[in-house]
Amino acid sequence: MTEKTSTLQDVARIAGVSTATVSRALSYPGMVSESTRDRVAKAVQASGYRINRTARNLRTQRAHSVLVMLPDLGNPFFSTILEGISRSLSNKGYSMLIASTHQVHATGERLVDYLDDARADGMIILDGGLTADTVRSLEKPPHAQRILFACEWIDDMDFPSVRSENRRGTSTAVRHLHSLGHRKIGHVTGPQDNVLTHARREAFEAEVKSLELPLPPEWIIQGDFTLTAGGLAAKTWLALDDRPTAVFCASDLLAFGFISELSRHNIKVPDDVSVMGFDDIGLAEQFIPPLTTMRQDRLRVGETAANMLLNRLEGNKDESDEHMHVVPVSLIVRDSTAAPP
Amino acid sequence: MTEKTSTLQDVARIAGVSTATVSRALSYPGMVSESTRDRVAKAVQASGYRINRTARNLRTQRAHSVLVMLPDLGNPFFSTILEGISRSLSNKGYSMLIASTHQVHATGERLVDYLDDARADGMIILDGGLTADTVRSLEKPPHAQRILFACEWIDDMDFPSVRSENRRGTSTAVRHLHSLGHRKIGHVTGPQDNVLTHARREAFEAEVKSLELPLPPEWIIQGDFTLTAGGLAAKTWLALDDRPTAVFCASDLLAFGFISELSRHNIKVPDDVSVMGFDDIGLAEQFIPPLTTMRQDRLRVGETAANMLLNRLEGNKDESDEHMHVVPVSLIVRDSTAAPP
DNA sequence: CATTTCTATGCAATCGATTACATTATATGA
DNA sequence: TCATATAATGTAATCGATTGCATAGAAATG
Repeated sequence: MTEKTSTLQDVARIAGVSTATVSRALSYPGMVSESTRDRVAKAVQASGYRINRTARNLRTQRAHSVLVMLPDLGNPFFSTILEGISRSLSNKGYSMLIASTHQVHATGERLVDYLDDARADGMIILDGGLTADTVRSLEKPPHAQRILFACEWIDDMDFPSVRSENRRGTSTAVRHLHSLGHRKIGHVTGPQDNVLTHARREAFEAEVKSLELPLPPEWIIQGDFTLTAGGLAAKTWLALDDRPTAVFCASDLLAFGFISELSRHNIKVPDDVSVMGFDDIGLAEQFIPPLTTMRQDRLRVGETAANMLLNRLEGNKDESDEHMHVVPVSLIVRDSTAAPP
Repeated sequence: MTEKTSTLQDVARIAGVSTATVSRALSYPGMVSESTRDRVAKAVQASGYRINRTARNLRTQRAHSVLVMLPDLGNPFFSTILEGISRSLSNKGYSMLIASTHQVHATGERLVDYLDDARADGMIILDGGLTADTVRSLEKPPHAQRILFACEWIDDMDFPSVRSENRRGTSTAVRHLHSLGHRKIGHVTGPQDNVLTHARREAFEAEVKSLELPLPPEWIIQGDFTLTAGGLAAKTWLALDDRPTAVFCASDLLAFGFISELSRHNIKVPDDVSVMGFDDIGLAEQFIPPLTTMRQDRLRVGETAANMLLNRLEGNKDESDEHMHVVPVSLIVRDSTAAPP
């Protein structure tokens, strides 16, 4: 019935040493003699001592936790990234706090509060669409050093970041379609004002241009990363006089929605049109048809993000101190792409 | 350039009162006179004071945070529940810590450490499959009061819990199929040794029995909540001599996998066989065909879980103090079920 | 007017760790 | 052998809030 957990004092008393010695025995074993090390170890064992992290945090002025900020917790795209972040953090004894942008907004909290009130040492932001106000408060010196963007980022600001190879991924996708024989390639974009949308769209246009393919403006269809938008895009595609024979979607969900809607109209993928996604989420492999897509290594994005942030927080300049880390993407060819009809 | 955030002392100095008064002005405004309340408010404003939660937590012996324990962060099923939990917590000024069972296991941490080392005041566990060791450490008095299970639970133990109506949901599903005219109904289960698997399977058998339908053992196919298992189950179904005309799957993912595999074999849903899921995850509506399923209100499960736990932690006996809260599920009829061929 | 109650505030201890500095014991070197 | 460097430990301040107790002044009571 250990009603109250025991403290350093208890351990010190049992071991017959001072609290300072116990603290050192635990944190810097090399600083104490072997015999006291043993005695302390036994005392810890006997008392079931667990360090009180709150006390440690207060004294050391660290929270030993990192806040992860997402646009929307309900979106499954982020869960694997979280898994990666969580792994790296817990390896180094950090806890992971989670909050969502629109929730913070709703409760009137400011994002920097997490830093200012010592709840978190740093934060990983997965949302490039922060309000201008928020961004302004983040740029200021005491905060800027503690922030890292992952997946998304903010143009014209140089917060450190981890991202996938959006440009190379996009051009790889276009070249894949081209190599299958497609000469009329369309694109369904992400939401307006999103950095990923821009990056992929620009890369798409550049690659199409360099392959000297035609690109009438109506072959670029505005979407927003969701299933629903994919369905709408399919309707737009159906209404075209001159339809692309292949479509590169900016996300897998878009591609799913696109294909689903087409199948309602009895149009077959890949027989009638080839469709590609971006992300390689879990369902892509099981979808009908299994989806050709660009795989983002979300686990690695997460792990890298956490490691980079921790290195900065702990001032490990030695570790390869990049400002922007780009994680490779890879082409996963499945059955949703084929030669044009 | 607020290099260092200011403390209570700073505010006290500016306002010309003691730190005790400042603390009271902020926490119990009614205890101080109006004039000091104003002076303190101005001083807070002027200094940009933010409370240091670590210090407060140490003094008050609370962490003001709750740990949420999931089996696997990568599983999108949980994200909406997290959203719900997070909402309730942040409304009451708590932070949400996240960890996954298999990760805690991997790092050699014990689950109770989070409680013992004062990182969290309580925890919400979404994983009924904890190791016996873990459970044993959780039952002990100082911990048991701080734990709540959501979605899943552990049989024969009476931790407080929030769950969906698994039994009623299952019998509703079976009756839906029955009312369409099906008399041969099969079931694809969740993973072995899972409480939800048992609850739904038992309810399934009971309902089938009460409707006096046949149920040869091979109509119950072992699965595990995943897409892949759904595909395998479809193969099993295909190999049956006498096939059920309707199949109730224990999760939506199972149903997706099941339907996908069937369509590879040119078997149409719902024309050739009706298929139901359980959960109503985001994709269910967009799937082809849109999936008939039992909707779990995951947001509400999450919110309720957080509220119940907080009430217990804060000792609000007054609030309707149930031990087990059951959240209703609802039948969502879409296009994957129809009359038997 | 004297006494009691109430209100608003201050003083200082406290939560449980870490760590600068002081101190003692031991080893090293001349 | 004595001075000095080194190793091991202890003492006590510290992090930044909260809160029990004490107190001064105002208000209420007789």
